Amino acid sequence: MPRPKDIDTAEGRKRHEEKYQRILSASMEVFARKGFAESKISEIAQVAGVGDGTIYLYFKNKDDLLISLFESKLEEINQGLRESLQGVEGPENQLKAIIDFHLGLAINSVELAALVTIELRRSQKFMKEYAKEQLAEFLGQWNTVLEAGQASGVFRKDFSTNIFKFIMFGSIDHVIGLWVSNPKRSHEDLVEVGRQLKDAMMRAVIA
Amino acid sequence: MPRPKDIDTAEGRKRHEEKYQRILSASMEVFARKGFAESKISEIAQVAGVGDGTIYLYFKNKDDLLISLFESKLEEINQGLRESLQGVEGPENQLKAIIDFHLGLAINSVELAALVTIELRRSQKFMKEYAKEQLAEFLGQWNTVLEAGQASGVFRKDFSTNIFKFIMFGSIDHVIGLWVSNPKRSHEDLVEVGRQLKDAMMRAVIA
Amino acid sequence: MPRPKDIDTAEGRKRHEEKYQRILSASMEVFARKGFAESKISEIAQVAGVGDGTIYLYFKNKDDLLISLFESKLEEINQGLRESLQGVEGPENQLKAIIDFHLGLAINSVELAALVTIELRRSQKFMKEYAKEQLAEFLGQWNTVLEAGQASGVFRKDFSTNIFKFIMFGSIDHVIGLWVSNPKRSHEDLVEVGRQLKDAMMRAVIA
Amino acid sequence: MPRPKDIDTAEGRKRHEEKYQRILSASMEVFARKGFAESKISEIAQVAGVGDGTIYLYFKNKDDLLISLFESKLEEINQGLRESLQGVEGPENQLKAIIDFHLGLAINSVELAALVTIELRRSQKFMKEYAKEQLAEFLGQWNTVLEAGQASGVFRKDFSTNIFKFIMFGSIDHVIGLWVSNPKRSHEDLVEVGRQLKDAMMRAVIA
DNA sequence: TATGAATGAGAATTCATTCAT
DNA sequence: TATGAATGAATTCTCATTCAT
Repeated sequence: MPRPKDIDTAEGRKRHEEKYQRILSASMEVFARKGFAESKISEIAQVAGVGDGTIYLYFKNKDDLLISLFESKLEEINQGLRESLQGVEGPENQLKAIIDFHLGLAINSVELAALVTIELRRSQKFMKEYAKEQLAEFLGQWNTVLEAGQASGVFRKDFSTNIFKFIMFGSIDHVIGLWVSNPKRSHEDLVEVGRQLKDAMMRAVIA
Repeated sequence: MPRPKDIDTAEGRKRHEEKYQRILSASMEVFARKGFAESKISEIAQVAGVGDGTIYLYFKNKDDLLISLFESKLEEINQGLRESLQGVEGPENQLKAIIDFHLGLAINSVELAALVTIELRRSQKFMKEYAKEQLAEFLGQWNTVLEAGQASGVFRKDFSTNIFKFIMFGSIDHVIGLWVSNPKRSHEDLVEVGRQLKDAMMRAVIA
Repeated sequence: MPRPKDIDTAEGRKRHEEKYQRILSASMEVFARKGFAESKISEIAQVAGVGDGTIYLYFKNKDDLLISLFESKLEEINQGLRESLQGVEGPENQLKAIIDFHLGLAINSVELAALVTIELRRSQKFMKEYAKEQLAEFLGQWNTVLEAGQASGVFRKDFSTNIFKFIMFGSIDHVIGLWVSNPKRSHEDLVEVGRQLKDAMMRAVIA
Repeated sequence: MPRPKDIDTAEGRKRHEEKYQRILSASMEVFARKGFAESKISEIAQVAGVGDGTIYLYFKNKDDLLISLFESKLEEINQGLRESLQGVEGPENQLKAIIDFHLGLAINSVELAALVTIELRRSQKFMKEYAKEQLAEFLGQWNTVLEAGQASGVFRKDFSTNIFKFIMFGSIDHVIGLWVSNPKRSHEDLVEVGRQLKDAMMRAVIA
């Protein structure tokens, strides 16, 4: 949500929306490359091709930039996951689709993966105030799938979907984190990891 | 390894060892509470009851403090895990013991768990240069158990122990991270989580 | 060379040039008064009427400030000497003009003299990396005069102009140094010293 | 003048005198190598083979160390010059002997020369409070020779011995300074410089 | 007397944020 | 609205000096 005042004129909106996105995207690049603490506002501004001060027209401060970035990305992600699950039949395939989607995120944008798996945890304030609700929506979709599986009898009923989604998230997140921070990473590695992940998770839940 | 020169006299060693530990333990408290970036050397010094400069007699700089802290803790942890596995019979029980031990760490020291799950990931430099080898020893013990299970036919042979240990680590680590950052956490929660974790992991590997 | 980015706009240049000079001139005052090591950036900033951080927009660090100051002054000096020698006829008069010019520097700016004679020698790095080349240009003009004197037969030929210029520089520099650090110094003193210097140097070189 | 209390027992005196000298000589080495500001008390202590604190039993503080060093060296130098002049006949030869002695100091101890020509000027406090009187005694011997030369009619009478000794000192000191800071220096260079120096100075004063 | 660990004042430098243009 | 120069608070680290042993 861009701040500038001429937001309510048509071009104003477009112009600002574009600059807003440019800053967001520059900050993703820089945060992913350097980490939050080592990222300088002036570098982000330079990458975005705007003045340092301009960033403060669009974001309250450096923290707000990270939060906004994360919110915006999670929005995309939630949307993407929803689309990915559409047309997939059966809890088993849906669970696999979830894992594939998640690994796909990392393949499509190492930066995003690095940001989410590494930088998101940086600040407790963050984890506590933002991550939980934002992830809630994301994980809500997992819950739905798990519950549907239990309801349909495909998945065993004696586990907490609530707990299991974190188990699953943790394992996926961790292997992505390792993959991202491995300079010699290849797509094939991640595909193999995905196979094993899906296998393990499926065996863990299947009735 | 304390730096001061009189380290090789008997009292010197004791005195310095004690101060070294005091600083280490103060830094654990502060890092866990504030996170690395937000921790100030002067606060650590105050908590340790020493002068700011004293810290630099024992540690090269703030980074070295974190590294040393982590190394020292991981040493303890590796030792603890080794002991925990002794006398436990069978791969199944050993795998469960691993999970119990890991969760036990969090129960025994929320600070340590917070440090490891949150702060350790702070810096890429860190993850790459230190965490990997240190964790390698830790995870090596997991490998041993998993391989023994495969060899004995108790665990299925068609999964990579190498990948599976990261799946398992990620899931445990993640639930601990959530538990740690939950102000309303209770032991019972973690016990229940442990039950489900062990159940899920066991189903994932059992032949 | 000011660093700020808007240096290439007309007002930008003027504004920055002015601030750059203000800092340079403040640092001359403070360096001369306290010596380099005892000079604090914050005092220089205060004298210049800028914030501490502003100095770092214009200079890389404290050392760079000293170097830049010296370079800028030596540029002026070289230019001044060149002008002083123009229109002076004959090697004898030119040699005297050199001495007068040098003493004139001290009379016109005790600060500059103090800086050059005392602080310049502070750091070996400095002497080696900067002073030599910068002074080379300065002393090059001396060489020219001495060689012309030898060529014209006015000065004796059996001395090395290269060595003599250092003899001459050393003696002038030293008496200025003493004069500068003498709180009871008067112009008259330096005039008398100049007379004797010119006399001695002339006798030393004349054929 | 060593401080320790058992100074009045025979061995006490000897032991302390020895340690005092060891510290002095260590400080000369370190000051000459690093310069005053960059020299650390603990490095001097290490070179001297004593504890850091021990230095403070013998010297009031770091400044006192430099002052004491300088005083002690100047004492040696004054003594040496006195001896060098003994048995030299005639003001001309004595003046040459002064120059040779001075250059000899540099040849015999580059460290001493570096200390005197470079570090002595470091602090105005020094130059003003100490250098002047200490050098006074040293230069007093020069005065004597110059005055004797004037009295005997060998040197012209129309110059101030007072001023001339500084001219002479400055020139010698400067060429030594250059020689000392030239890593490729050779004895031959200095001999040639000495020849030219003596020639120039002699022509400047001779009747 | 000798030691060297402990101290903490002090200083350079960085960088998020502001604000005049 | 956009800029980027200016700011100064804040923090790490150094090192002369002290003092308990």
